[in-house]
Amino acid sequence: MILNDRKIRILEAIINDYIQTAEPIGSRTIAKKYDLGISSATIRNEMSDLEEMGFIIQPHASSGRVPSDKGYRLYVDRLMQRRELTDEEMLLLQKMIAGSIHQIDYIMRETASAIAILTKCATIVSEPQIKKTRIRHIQFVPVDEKSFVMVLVTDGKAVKNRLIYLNQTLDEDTMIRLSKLLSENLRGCCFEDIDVSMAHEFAEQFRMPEDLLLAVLNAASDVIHTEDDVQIYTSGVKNILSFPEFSDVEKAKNMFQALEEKDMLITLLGSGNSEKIQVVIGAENNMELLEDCSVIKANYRVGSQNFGSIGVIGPKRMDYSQAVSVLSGILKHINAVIKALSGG
Amino acid sequence: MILNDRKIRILEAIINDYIQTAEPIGSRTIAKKYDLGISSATIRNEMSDLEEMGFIIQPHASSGRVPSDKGYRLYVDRLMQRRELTDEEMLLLQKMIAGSIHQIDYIMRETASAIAILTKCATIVSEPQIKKTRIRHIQFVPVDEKSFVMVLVTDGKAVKNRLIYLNQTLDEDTMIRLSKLLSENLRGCCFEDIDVSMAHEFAEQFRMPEDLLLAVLNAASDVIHTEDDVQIYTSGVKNILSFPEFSDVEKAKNMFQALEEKDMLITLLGSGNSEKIQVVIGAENNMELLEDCSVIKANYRVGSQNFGSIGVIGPKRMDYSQAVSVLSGILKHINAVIKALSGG
DNA sequence: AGTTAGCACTCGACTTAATCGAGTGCTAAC
DNA sequence: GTTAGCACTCGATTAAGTCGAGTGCTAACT
Repeated sequence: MILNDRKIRILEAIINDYIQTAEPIGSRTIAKKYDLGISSATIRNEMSDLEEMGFIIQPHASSGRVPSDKGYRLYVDRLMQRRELTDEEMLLLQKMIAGSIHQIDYIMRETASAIAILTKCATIVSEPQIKKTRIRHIQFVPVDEKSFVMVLVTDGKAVKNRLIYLNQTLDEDTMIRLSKLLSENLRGCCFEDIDVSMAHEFAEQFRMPEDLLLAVLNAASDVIHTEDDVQIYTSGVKNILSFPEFSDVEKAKNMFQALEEKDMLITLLGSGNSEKIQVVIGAENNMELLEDCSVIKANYRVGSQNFGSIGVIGPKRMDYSQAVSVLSGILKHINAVIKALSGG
Repeated sequence: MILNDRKIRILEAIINDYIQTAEPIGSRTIAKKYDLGISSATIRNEMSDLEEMGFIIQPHASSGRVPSDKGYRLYVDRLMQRRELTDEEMLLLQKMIAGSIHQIDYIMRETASAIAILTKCATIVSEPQIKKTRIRHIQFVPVDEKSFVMVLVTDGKAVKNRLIYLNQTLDEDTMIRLSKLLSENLRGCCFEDIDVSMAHEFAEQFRMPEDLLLAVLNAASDVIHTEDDVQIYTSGVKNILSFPEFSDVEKAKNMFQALEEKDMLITLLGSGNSEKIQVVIGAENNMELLEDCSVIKANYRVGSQNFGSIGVIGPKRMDYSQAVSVLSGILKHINAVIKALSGG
C-alpha cells in the first residue's frame, strides 16, 4: 500500500484537528471541516488504510482516530510548516531578557520562561557543567578572616560565586596577590584543568607560601567536584495542568515528579550536540514516565563549545509547528546576542 | 451556651479526625473511635451546640461535621500539641543544609525545601530586600573594559552579584582603589543609604574623578532600584496535588497560579515582624484565591534585623501541629546556625 | 436535668439501566 | 474508484433506584 497524496492530506487533517481539539477525529468531521472534495465514506476507507499502515490508531472500536507516534513523526518530518517569529513573540522575548542582557545564564533562564509562555508548555534549561566552563577572570572577595568568595567570570560572561572556607587566616594583601596570580595564570583554562600540582609550581614562581596555594586550589577543586555536574531549571511547569491529557491529577502528579528528577531531565536533554532542533516523540525517549510526552530540544553554544540545552516538553499532542518555530526563532536571536556578548 | 470541657474534647476529636481523613465526621464515628464515655446521641446534641456556636459546619444537611475557620482557630490557639523535632527530622535538615552552611540565602532555600518534604505542603521563602541589607564588603570584579560585577557580601554573609555596565573604560588599578574606597566607606550601611551625592564627597576626599564615582554610584543605585524588591522562592509546590482538596485540576491550577503571583505571596508572608510563629487560617488572609488555604509563617532574622520570612502553605485541613512543630524547631536550629555565621 | 435508645427522615454517593450519538465497516449502486 | 445507505458498536450521558452514614426529635431511663 502506498502513501499517496490524498492519504497524506487526510493524515494532516487528522493531526491538525487532534492537536487543536484533543478529541479522536471521525471521517464525517474531516469531510465537513476540510474541503478535500471526497465523501466521508471514501475518507473512511483511506483512514482504514492509514490505520493499517500504523499512522493512526483507534482508541476503541467505533471511535474516531488519533495519530500514532509514527503519524506524528511523519507530520514533524514532512508535513508541518515552520514560520518566523511574529513581532509580538519577538517583543515578548526582548522584554524578558532586557534586564539580563549581559549574562548568559540569566538570558537562558529568561528565554526558557518566554518560550514557556509562548508555547504554553513546560521548558527545561540545562546549564553548562562548571568543570567545562572556561575561566575569563577569577577573583577572591573576603568575607571574614577565614573565608572568602571565589568570583568567577566565564567566557560567556556568566558570573558564578562559591564560598570557600580555609582553616588559616588570610590577609587582604595576600588575597589580592592571589587573585591576580590565579586570574593571570588560569585565564582560558577549564575548571577541570585545575590541578593541585600547580600549587608547587606557582609557589616557586611567585614566591608565595605553597601551603596557602595548596589550600586554595584544594578548596577550589573541592567546590567544583562536590558541585552538581549540571544545573537544571524548569519553567512553566504549571502549564501542564491546562492540557486535558493531564486533567487526571494522578497523571499530573507523575509529570511533576518526572520534572523534578534531575537525572531524567539530563538524559532527556542530553546527547546529540548538533545545532539542529530535535523532536523526540512519545516513547522515542525510552522513559516510561514520559512516554506520553514529546520533547523539542536544541543546544545553544558559545563559539564552538556546547554551552547547554533548552527543551520544550508537552503532551504528544502539542503544537509541534508552533513549538519548533518559536524555539528555532528564539534560539537564532539568542545566538546573535550570545555572539555579541562573547565578542565584545 | 458555654464551651465546656466535653464540647472541647469533641471538637478536638472532630478536628483531629478531619485532618487525617478529609471526610466529614459523624457522631457515631466519634463515639466508636474516641472513648469519651458518652453515647452518639449525646455527642449529637453537643455537636449541634458546637455548630450553633460556629466551631463546626455541616456541608449539607444529613452529613457529618467539618471544622470551621473559628474551630481551627480555637484548635490552633488552645488545643494543639507542639512537639520537638524528631531525630530523623533534624538529620534531614542537617543533611540538606550541609552543603550551603556558610551562606544564609542558600541555607534558607534548603531549609524551605526540607520543610516542604517534612510537612508535605508547599513552602515559600522571601529573601530580604536588597535595599535593607547591610553591606559587609563590596568589591568589583572586571568583566571587560566597560563592565564589571559588583560583588556584595552582606551582614548575613549572603553573596550577591550584579553586573554593572559603564560607558567609560575603567582600568584595573582604579577598580581596585574604587573597591577599597567603597568597601571601607560603606561598610555597615544599608543599600538604601547610598546616595549619589556621596560621589562629590568621596571624589574630594580621595582624589578620584567625580564623574567616575558618579557613574558607579548611579549604576549601583540603579541596579538596586530596578531590582525587584523582594525575591521569593517556593518549594514543594507539587505536594499540593496530593491533597484531596486539590484533586480537581481547576482548583490545583488556581493554587499554582496563586503561588506564582509574587505580590500575593509577599503580602501573605509580609506584615508582622514578631519572632513568633503565626498561623493564618482560611479567609483570615483576605485573599479570595487562597481562602481555602492556611499559612504558617515566621520571620528569620540576623541580629535584630528582620531578614526574611518563611511560610508553609496548605489546605485548611493541614496538620497544624506538625507544621508548627517542624517550622519552629527548624527555625530555632537555623537561628543558631545564623548566629554562629554572623558572629564568627 | 442530663443521657440514651429508637426511629423516621435526609441526601449525597454509588449502581444499574436506558438512551443517545458519533463513528465504523460493509454492501450495493453509481 | 466513489459514494449513499444501513446495521452495528460502544463510550458518554441521563435517569431511576438503592444504600448508608448521618441527623433531629421524642420518649424513656438514671
